[in-house]
Amino acid sequence: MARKKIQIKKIDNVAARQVTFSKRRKGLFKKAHELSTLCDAEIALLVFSATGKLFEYSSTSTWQVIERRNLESERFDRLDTIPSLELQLESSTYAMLSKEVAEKTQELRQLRGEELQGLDLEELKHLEKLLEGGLSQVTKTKDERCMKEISTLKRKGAELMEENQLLKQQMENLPHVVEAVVAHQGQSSESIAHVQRSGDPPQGYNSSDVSLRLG
Amino acid sequence: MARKKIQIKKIDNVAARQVTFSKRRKGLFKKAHELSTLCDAEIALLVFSATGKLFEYSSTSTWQVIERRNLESERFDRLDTIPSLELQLESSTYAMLSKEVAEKTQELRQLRGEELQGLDLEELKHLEKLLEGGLSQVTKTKDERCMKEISTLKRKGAELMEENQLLKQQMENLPHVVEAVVAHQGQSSESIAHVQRSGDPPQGYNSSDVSLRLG
DNA sequence: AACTATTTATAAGA
DNA sequence: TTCTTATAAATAGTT
Repeated sequence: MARKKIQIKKIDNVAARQVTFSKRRKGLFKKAHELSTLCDAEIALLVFSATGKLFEYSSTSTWQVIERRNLESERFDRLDTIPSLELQLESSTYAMLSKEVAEKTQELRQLRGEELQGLDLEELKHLEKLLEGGLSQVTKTKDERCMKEISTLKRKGAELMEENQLLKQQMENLPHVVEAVVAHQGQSSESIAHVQRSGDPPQGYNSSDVSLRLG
Repeated sequence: MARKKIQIKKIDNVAARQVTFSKRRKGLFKKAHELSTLCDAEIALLVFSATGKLFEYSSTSTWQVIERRNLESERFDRLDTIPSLELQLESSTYAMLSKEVAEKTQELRQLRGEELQGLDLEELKHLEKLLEGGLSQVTKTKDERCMKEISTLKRKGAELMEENQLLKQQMENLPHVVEAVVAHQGQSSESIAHVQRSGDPPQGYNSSDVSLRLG
């Protein structure tokens, strides 16, 4: 629906098909989310790409929606038999698990700032505190990670500069070395290589206070 | 998306919500169908309206897509027996539920700022954005709730002051009323009470622009 | 990944 | 509800 109108049929070009898939999948998920929010609908959307990759969206939890559908569409005919203890236990585990999923889903939604209408002032204040705490931790961790990455890069840069300096010196010294070698006797190239390497810096060098300047 | 831009939040007006639900549901189903046709995707879309009615679309069959998802998300460790279809479904549901609980638990912990060591810089940035969004929504909702409570209290206070004024006036008038009653004839206290009440203000009075000052 | 000319979806009004 | 229409949003083809 843009530069040209297209026919709704399989796109032949594979690359174009993948691009369209990404774009439209994003659009579809957005629309699904909007519908669920605007109209208080419970939605599950499963999309398998042509390559077999699964993408899913759900307003609450995919499992919850599927279960609700199953309940909707099936009528248990276990009316005349007493379920075994095993089945009772299974169904209670099942009920517990599904309750847990529902609770956590709700909690996650509230942390994302959705579904707040049912909360009173005290609960909102508590939620705010929780989010402030989480945010400050996350920001702190992120900043630490950032600084660490920066200092690692600086160190590596400094090491590279150091190495470059040495290589340059060795390049300058090369004529003298060759001269000396020639003056004394013919020697193997292996030995020359050894001479060249003798000026390497000790490993483990660590100068994070040395600045790296690029460009 | 038309005459006006709307906010993506629950539509308060029930009729409008239902109209929007119908329109957007149709649009969403169309988009889902287009995606499946254009890009050869397998799609299942389940929508429960706020009133509990189920609408579903699927490019092939909803059941097929759901089953494919179940297979995708779990690795059966079938030992030496082939379980019945019923048990397969049960165990797959169980696995799904446990997985979902585990994922949500982890997500909640990360939103609380715990267990962040496994995340990279990008993930941390995403988490931070999410928390900022949630926090701003929660703070906004809390502040609205606060202001609403304040204005309700002001209104109630204004009403009480109004009532107090009337009562005071009636107190002042009391001697005259008694005088008048005495002047005409002896009457029952019940009738006097009736006279006193005759000056009450109409109920439902609403003057939120009247300020309340306490202390 | 961006951009933008078009097409499509849809909010409000009738 | 259904139709209309002005406007917002999505997106096909391009860069």
